[in-house]
Amino acid sequence: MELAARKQKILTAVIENYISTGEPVGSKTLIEKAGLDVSSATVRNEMVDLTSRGYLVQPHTSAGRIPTEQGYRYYVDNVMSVPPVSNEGRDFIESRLYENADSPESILKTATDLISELTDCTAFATTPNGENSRIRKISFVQTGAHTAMAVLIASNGIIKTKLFRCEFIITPEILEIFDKALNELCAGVRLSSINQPFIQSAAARFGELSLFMPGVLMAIKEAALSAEQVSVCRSGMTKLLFMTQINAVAIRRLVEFLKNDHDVASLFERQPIDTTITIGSENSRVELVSSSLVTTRYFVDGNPSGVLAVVGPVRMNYTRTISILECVSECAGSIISELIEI
Amino acid sequence: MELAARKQKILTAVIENYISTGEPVGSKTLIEKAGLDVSSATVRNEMVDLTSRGYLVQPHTSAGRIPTEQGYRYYVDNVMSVPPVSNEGRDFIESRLYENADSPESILKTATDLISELTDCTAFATTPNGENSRIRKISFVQTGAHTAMAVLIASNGIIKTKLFRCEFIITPEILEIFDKALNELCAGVRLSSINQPFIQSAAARFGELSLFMPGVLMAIKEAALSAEQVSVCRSGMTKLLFMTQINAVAIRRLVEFLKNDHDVASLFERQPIDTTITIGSENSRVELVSSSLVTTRYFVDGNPSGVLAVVGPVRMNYTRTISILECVSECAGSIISELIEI
DNA sequence: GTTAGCACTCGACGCTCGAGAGTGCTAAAT
DNA sequence: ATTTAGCACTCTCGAGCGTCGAGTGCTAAC
Repeated sequence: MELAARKQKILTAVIENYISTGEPVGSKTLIEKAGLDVSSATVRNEMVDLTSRGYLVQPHTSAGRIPTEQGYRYYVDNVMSVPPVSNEGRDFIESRLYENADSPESILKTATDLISELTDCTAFATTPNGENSRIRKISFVQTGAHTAMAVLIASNGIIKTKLFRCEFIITPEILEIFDKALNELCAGVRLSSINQPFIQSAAARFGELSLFMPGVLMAIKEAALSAEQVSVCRSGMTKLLFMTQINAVAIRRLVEFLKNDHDVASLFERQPIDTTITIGSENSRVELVSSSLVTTRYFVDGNPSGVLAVVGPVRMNYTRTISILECVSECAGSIISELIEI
Repeated sequence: MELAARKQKILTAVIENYISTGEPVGSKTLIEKAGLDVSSATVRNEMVDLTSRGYLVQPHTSAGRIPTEQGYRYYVDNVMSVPPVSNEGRDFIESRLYENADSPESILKTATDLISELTDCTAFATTPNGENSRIRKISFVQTGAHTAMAVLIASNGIIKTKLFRCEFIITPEILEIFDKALNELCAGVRLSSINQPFIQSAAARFGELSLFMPGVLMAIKEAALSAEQVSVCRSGMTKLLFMTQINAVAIRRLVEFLKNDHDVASLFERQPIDTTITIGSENSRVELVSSSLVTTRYFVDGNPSGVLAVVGPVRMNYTRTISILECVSECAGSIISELIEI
């Protein structure tokens, strides 16, 4: 439902003031900040109405008003306009991402660092889902007399390296054999199929050669597993320190939840493609009921891929957060696409 | 200076009680806990003496005693005995480290996770110093039509991968040429020598071939730079939340300091080989004056290498911290040595 | 050197009270 | 019908104060 212009103006002013100061907003302050040309009594009458309709609350009788979740929701849906990041801002984000383009995962790590830094909230990223990915190629690099590195390239662009050790002396010829045998065996195979039975039947098939194989087969299995699993990057967890509006026990629970890769990944897995704002108790997870969550998906090769997300106080600066999140998402997506191009 | 047996017993009991409860310890509690066969008045007399000698303080007149830094120092130097980690504990640590042995850095990351988890403090690790390291080998793995991964192996065991992109289509032959040219150029060269002038003169030397080289040369330069620089792993930064004995501003400053790779690396760089305990204001950095720092070096191939460290409250459990830190250090050092064996 | 006894100190806790901020209501003005 | 001035009201916050209890230091006796 649309609010009358003046009510909306007052609601907006309360929200923007409360976001920046954290203090309940009174009628007098409001006249200054919203540039209203009426008396404080009129504003108070309007606020009574906004309160009875559920957009505002008073922490106590003699305090100003603060927005309810419904108030934020109205603001987010009907009022807020998200300005794009400035050109300098975008250049800054792009160059920081390019500097750290060692791998898709390092780009995502840098993305979370940037988002956390620029929004002053906690940022998250998930790697592309590897459920339906297949092995594109396996390569080997010798690193020592008894050690080598397996490099697994998956069809979703994820690249995993894994060191392994053999009892015998590794030679280029042996790596050549590994390369040939394993690419024949694994190329085009789903990551999820590279499990213990697969490895065992492979070992059986290689016959006497399999004596040389246990280390490398384990390495491939583990690399495939970690390429398949969604992994979670985090940055700015310590910012949760400063969420003084929540009590210490709730913060602790929140931190424990956000530290758990599995929980975070399964929460994000369900998020849609578009930027989504979930305010306070709109969150399904109890740990998040005093926080807001903003998520978006980055695109790799034109397809929606992993998630970038921000967790912060309900009174976070939504416009700023969204513009930064979307800018980082676009830049990171395009750099990753460029980097993993077939 | 050695204290009389009973004084030492009382001091020890105060410290161990205070470490576990965080409450000032009174004379009555002390009789129970220390198993002393004297009256509370006698204990009080002894405590007056320990206080006047600077080992204990009273937060206020009618409170029990808490240890001073000098008290902790005496305890650490003269009383404390560090029991080795149990066999099961060591097995647990070893298996967790082996599971995550993708690279030397992932072992160190896992080491900090373990230390933080087991000590309930914040844990740090630095990678081996690359100052005097040289390039042992450079390899290439094709990842796409226009992209490839450079793998740089340094003499200190550090392995860095870096993706790069070329405008032209990459073929195995081109990577072969890169491999030959760059190993000829770089093998045995100090990491610190791979700088912009080096790259430029290299490009000049390759003549017309150099047109194909900018991407790969940049990748090598950046890989060498990051292999040379000491990088810092952290775990359990959110535990700093619970250091309630310090005020919020000081915690914030501490967090800012500990988040800065350069500051942390240069602090640890100076640490000796042996396990070192630095209590409160013994720390040279102001940010650390309300915390204690425990550091040790892990050994790679028999040589002291990077640092493992714990930052926690002055009233941390030193014996437990040290035994865990040393156990993880030994395990991580030997696994890294195994993994990077030439 | 040790102990019982005792007066003393000081923080924690709870209570009251005044100041100040901001309200809701009423009645008059537009 | 809307807006406004005026005013009584409510509630938080902080200061000030007394009580309670833990734990002390001192003294005199053992």
